[in-house]
Amino acid sequence: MSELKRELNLKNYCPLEIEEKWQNNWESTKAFQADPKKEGDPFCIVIPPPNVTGSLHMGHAFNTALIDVIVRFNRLQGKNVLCLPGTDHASIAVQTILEKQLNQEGLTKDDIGRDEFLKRAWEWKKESGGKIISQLKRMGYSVDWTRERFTLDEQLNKSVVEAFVELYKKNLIYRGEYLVNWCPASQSAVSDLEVEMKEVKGNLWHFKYPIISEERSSEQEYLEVATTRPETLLGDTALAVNPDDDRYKKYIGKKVKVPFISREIPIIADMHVDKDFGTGCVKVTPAHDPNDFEIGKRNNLEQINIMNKDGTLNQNAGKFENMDRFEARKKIIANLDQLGLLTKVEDYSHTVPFSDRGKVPIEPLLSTQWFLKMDNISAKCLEKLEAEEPQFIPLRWKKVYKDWLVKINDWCISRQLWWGHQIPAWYVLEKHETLVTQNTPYVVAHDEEEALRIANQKYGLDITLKRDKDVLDTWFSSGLWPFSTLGWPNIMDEDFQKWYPNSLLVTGFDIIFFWVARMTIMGNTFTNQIPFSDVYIHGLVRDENNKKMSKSSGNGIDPLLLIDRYGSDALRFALVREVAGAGQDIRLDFDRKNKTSSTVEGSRNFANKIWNATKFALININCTTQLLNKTYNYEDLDLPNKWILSRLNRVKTLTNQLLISYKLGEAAKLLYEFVWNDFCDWYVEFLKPRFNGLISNNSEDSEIILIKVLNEIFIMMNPFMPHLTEELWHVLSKVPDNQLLSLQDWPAPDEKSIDQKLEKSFNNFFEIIRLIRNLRVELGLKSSQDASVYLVSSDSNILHFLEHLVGDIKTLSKMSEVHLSSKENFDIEKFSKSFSGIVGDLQVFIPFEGLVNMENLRGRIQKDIEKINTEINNLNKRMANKNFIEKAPKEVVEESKQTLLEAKSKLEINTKKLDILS
RNA sequence: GGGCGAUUAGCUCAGCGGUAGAGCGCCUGCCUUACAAGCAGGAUGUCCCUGGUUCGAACCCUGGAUCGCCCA
Repeated sequence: MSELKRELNLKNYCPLEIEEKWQNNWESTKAFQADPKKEGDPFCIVIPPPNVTGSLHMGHAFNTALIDVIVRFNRLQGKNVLCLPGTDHASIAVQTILEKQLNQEGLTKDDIGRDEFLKRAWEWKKESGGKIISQLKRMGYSVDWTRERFTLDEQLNKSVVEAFVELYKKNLIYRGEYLVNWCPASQSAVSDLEVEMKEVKGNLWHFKYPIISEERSSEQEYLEVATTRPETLLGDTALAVNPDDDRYKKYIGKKVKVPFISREIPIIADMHVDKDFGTGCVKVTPAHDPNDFEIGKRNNLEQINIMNKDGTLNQNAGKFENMDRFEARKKIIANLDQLGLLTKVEDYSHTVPFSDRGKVPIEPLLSTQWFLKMDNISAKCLEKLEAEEPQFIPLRWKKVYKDWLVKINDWCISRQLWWGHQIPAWYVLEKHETLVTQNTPYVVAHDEEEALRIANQKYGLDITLKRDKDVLDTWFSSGLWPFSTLGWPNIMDEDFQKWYPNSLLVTGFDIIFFWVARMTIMGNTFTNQIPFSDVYIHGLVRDENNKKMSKSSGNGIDPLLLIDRYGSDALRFALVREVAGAGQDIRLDFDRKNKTSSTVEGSRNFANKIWNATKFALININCTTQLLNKTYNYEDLDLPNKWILSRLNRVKTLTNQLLISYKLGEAAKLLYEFVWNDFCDWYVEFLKPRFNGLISNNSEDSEIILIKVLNEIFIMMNPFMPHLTEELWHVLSKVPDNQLLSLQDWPAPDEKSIDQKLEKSFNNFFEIIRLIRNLRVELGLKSSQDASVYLVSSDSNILHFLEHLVGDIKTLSKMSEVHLSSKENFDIEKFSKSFSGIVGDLQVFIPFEGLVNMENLRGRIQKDIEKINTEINNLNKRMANKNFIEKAPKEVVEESKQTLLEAKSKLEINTKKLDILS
């Protein structure tokens, strides 16, 4: 009783209190701990591990909400569910953060050394990772915290090493000197995917190279080129022209002199030079441009590197040595001008590669890196895709995934960083050697011991080993996530046996290349299986101005801010409800000044609605588990009870179908409508007069139905609003805290109680109620004013149906008297002074005797008549169309006919109204 | 240059062959013992344009416009 009182005294729904309570309960009881030995079909999702770079943003909240709805739904369906959480070490991002911190202390990473640096990194991980985990917990995420993983955990590290060694053994990993995307800010190579092309307003500089002539006397000739990066001229090793270009044919084979460094370089012919771009003559810098690199290879050109790793020029740059690349550019232009070699400067918009992380222009740089050969292993994924492995939802993202697999390049997997998985390769040096060069032999092994054994066998005992300093691209370990987290490479691990392949991956479209494709490639290579059967792709969360939320533009919305204000259930429901199912972006409404969101507020109001509906039950009936378990005889139920059961079971069936096919937003909207409109607006209103004795019925039946329907609402809503429903389930039926709604069974829909005809009759009934309320308003009747209504129909079925609901008509439409009459018994003459309307085959009359504002009324009716007239015109046209009558389906023709008849009656009634009023 | 998506009420978006919908906002009236975080009622649309298919198009097909994203 005391608990009941507490609930009654609570005026409003206070989410924070109950959310904390249940989060603690779920965690302390390990409610969502998975057990491979448990019964039920396996269902497994590994969550996309957030980077330990600070805190969660709205995108994570969105992803979390979607995953948790699916996971909780499957758990309620009796599946053996594992939802595995974790975080990602995010090599380059975290290292950038730490180096910034060091900078502020006036230190560099080399000052403190690798060990100390890693110590700091782990401290950072502990702090940021902890924060992220606590944020995920506040979302009510039903993951198995006992299986939480981090990509640098010992077990995952083992997976990474095994994967690397295996790939190496299969000859899929190679090391070599190639042109890579160099990020001077982080001083590391990055992969093609981490490069963002940006349109930049720059210049096209034209300048000329003096041609070296054998004949002393002749006039000096020049060749002119146009370039956006003039500083690279210092690394030029040729000029190239198209072999078919008549302007330049005569120069092929001659030489020019590179300004400032006086190197003599040949003029060569190459098919790939575009005659029409710029001057038709290009400078070739094989060590600093991907196209030139290819030309260089075709023509056996020297590769001269002019740049240091930090973006300054090196000793090959002559007098420009140690100058920053952009500073050097300015100087070189000025100098060329002085020498009279600069011929033209054009404004020019072009795309420049930028480093995603470093936010500076990428420098193509020749360096020794590790690569993963992709063509073969991606081709195998393409084969699987033919059989819809994996299945993409929505389907259109399949194309994006496929395109990437088709035109894939080898993947540069080494990073010149410290934070990450150090590459398991050891260079073999002679005892006195210390320097590793491009040609130093190496061995790849699981550990140093094994490496030494291999090296000794191959190179003798008189050697030392030096481990490669570099770490692997973070996405290398992310690619293993679906199985490294389940114990791989130990394929006998119970988790791996039970839950691999995973059932589903849920992620944003922006990382299909980065992550999804790499997981399928890795998974297929190591387990010969695509790591998940379904991939559900969702969009991004955009801000109130339709801008993508990001840290750099500072328009992110902190999910915790909204959770504190509206509750986690409200935020979850708001995010899920916005999803269209097409993987579209969602826009989250947010008022930055007041820190409010009407979208989330609407969901909070919905939660409050459910809260209050439950309160209604608690006040009116003695809710107990016994009551919940009581049975009823369906045939004895009165119409509203039969109706709500029909609606409930229909909604349950639909919700099931929608959730199985990943239509989460549709399911959320359906439940919202059912709970608010059907249950609260109508069913609860039907119950009120039954509970307070105005309408007599077997009220225990109503009590049983009420508590059962509420319970099923809790279960259906549980995946969306887990805290609220968990709380109300316990409060309503006095369930002890050691049982959990989240672990109950989703009851199968009772198909027998779905009654289409009954639902149709009720829809008609609601129309009648609305019409009466409407007429009351039209007549200006106060709610306390007594009035009578006459319902007239020629259809005895309708009259018979309404007979059962006369009491309800009175209470719902506030009429003091309700009279039913067949059309033939109704003397319409006596009702000339009444307002009337029509619903289907039923006419409604309210005789008015009180005050009525005639003027307003006449205007309004006039307007109605116009509207009806156009409707009748349209329908008449249609009915006069021979083609329509002949070709359209019968029921459509019949329906139109019916509509026309109704419209005509409406017209008649309204015309009559005008008569009455004049 | 190639591909994808969007364009429907003031705003955010559903609907995807059979008489235009929801939430928020707006207007009117209500603190009616579940709920003012609410109840009842109301107003509002060349469904981007253009042809075509069809008895019938917001929906399917042609062509185009505008905005956004991805790839080169």
